[in-house]
Amino acid sequence: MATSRPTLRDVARRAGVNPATASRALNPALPGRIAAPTEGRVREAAEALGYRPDPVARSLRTRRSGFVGVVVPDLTNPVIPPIVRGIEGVLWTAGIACLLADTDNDVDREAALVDELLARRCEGLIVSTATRTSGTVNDLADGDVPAILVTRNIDAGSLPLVAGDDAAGVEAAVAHLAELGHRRIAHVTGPLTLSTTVVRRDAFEAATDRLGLRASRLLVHGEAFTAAAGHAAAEELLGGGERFTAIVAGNDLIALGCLEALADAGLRCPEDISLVGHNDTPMVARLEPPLTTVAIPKAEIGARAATLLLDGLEGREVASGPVLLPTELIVRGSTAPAPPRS
Amino acid sequence: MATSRPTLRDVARRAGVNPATASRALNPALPGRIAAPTEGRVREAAEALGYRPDPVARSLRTRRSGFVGVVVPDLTNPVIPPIVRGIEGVLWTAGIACLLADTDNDVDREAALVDELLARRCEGLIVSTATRTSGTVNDLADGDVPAILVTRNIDAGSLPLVAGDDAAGVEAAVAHLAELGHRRIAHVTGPLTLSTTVVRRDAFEAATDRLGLRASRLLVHGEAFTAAAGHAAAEELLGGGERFTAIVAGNDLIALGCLEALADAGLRCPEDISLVGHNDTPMVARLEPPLTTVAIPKAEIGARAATLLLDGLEGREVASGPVLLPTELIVRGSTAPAPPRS
DNA sequence: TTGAAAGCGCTAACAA
DNA sequence: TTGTTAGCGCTTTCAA
Repeated sequence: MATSRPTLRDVARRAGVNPATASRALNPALPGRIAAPTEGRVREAAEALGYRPDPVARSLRTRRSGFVGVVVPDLTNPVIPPIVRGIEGVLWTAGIACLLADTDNDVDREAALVDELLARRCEGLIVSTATRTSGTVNDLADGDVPAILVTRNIDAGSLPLVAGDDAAGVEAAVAHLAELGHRRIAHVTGPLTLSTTVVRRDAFEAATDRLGLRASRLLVHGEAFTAAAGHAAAEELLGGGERFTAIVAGNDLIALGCLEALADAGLRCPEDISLVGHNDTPMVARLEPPLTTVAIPKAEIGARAATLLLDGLEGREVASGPVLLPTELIVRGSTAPAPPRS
Repeated sequence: MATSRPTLRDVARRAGVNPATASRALNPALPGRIAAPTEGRVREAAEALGYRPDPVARSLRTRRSGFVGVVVPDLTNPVIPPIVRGIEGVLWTAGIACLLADTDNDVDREAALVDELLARRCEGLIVSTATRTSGTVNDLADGDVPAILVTRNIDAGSLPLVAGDDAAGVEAAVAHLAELGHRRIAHVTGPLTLSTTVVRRDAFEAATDRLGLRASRLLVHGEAFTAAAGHAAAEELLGGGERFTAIVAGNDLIALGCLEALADAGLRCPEDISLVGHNDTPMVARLEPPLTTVAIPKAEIGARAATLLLDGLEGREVASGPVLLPTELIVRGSTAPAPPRS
């Protein structure tokens, strides 16, 4: 049975001072200089009792808390953990704890968790939203807690965003395929509820347009950023009867599902169909075939978002335009010259 | 500028009652039945004002909080997110929010984060510890907050644990290899600071002993549960000059590193060396070769831990012995008959 | 430089 | 059934 923690009162009593004095002694930032010997006595008493300030009481009084909330849509999407890592590294170094919440791509859960975090006086929020139309997230722009978006934007676009330059990545992917002689390139998107899907799709359409390769029948949507959704969408594409020799997938998970669907249909990758993923998620380099993919700088995205948040926390102005970090097309084994038209 | 939230006082004033009455009206569990019309007026007022109770103030008063803390060692280890998912599913259904903390396998960070969570009055804790000797975690057994361990145990063993039956899995792996004719089987462990490493290693030694295949020179340790550590350890093994035809890896990440090291050394898997992983992490089925591995029921481990925690939260006795859920050897392409002795 | 008093928003104990 | 009072542990006036 843990006996209850000592309070500031206990410390003050032991040091023979008023609780307010003890508070000031322990918290040098507070107004009212404290005499060195007094401070010494208080610190000693605190040490002796193993005093730890109660953050709940402190929060109630000060309306601050010393932690920031990080809200993510899906921990099992392998692109997320490395981003979180980037965030945590910067914030931990700055002496700030992160509490994470996973929304499972569910707007209600997102609303509840953001509310929970806010109600607990988190001092800042880094959010990768469940959908681009999230009202909860949009309202953050008017709140009094700094908030930064990562990877996924909202339509209103009123909050700072840090993401990879996906459009450039997709353009590079399409250019790469075109150079390999592909003329019929399909796109299997992620869910339309996400800004990443829209950005990548628009970039895909712009790039294919520019090269005169646009074919609207070769655009199919995945229901989610999962292999299962990619599988289903690829089946739809294959069943559509439209010929194609390459797929640009909405992300690596979708690509994985496409790979399965191709195998199911007796098609080889890359001999029959080339495939490009997005994100360069851990392990895709070791798939069979190794996946060509658009790498986004995951840790840097997280770190940059955390740095921006730190600016906000310290009252500095946060540049509000989106920060797009460079992406890179990593060419591996899943793309090859287009097969000769048989 | 968000104007500050309405307080219970505001609600009470609007409903023409005392704050305490308003509190009781909004919180049916509290003692003191409330007259229906009063309750109606209060609810109406709360609704009209958009009142949301302040969890910080409530926590200060009640020493409860309505959330539980989940502490994980490494979000980028792919075995972790599915477990967290299992936890969240059960808890969310029970109306309890989870706040996650990632310790990066660092005991200091673990201590700080557990303390943070506890200080914020989290009502329960599910922990996958950074090391099996964590004092912070061990102390949880004497605390007044129920705590459940997942996957990783501590030496003291004084807390309930939910994990896969790794020993049975490793035994099955060794038996499988022996049946394939392997006589010289190596083991590349994870870091010795983790209980999972110890359990798997002991099971490996017991199994090889039983079959008369024990060879202590074929045991090497990885520094961490990462591909890089697996790579380094496998190189050490290969450099040791001891002949072997199979490797049982401490987990899938270690196995991935082994695979790379084998390829670097010009050895083929499974033709020259068979390889078994552990955990059946997402995507290992699509590696080249597809990885034979011991599957642990990740979501169930999480769900079961959450269920046990719920027992603890509701004051029921929590069975204290470890709960070991069944594992299964999934045979894929990375294991094959031992090559003939040349 | 320090102490006294008040109060953050809520709920528990006690009275009415 | 409801109101009154007090207090969770801290920090912040204000006064000394």
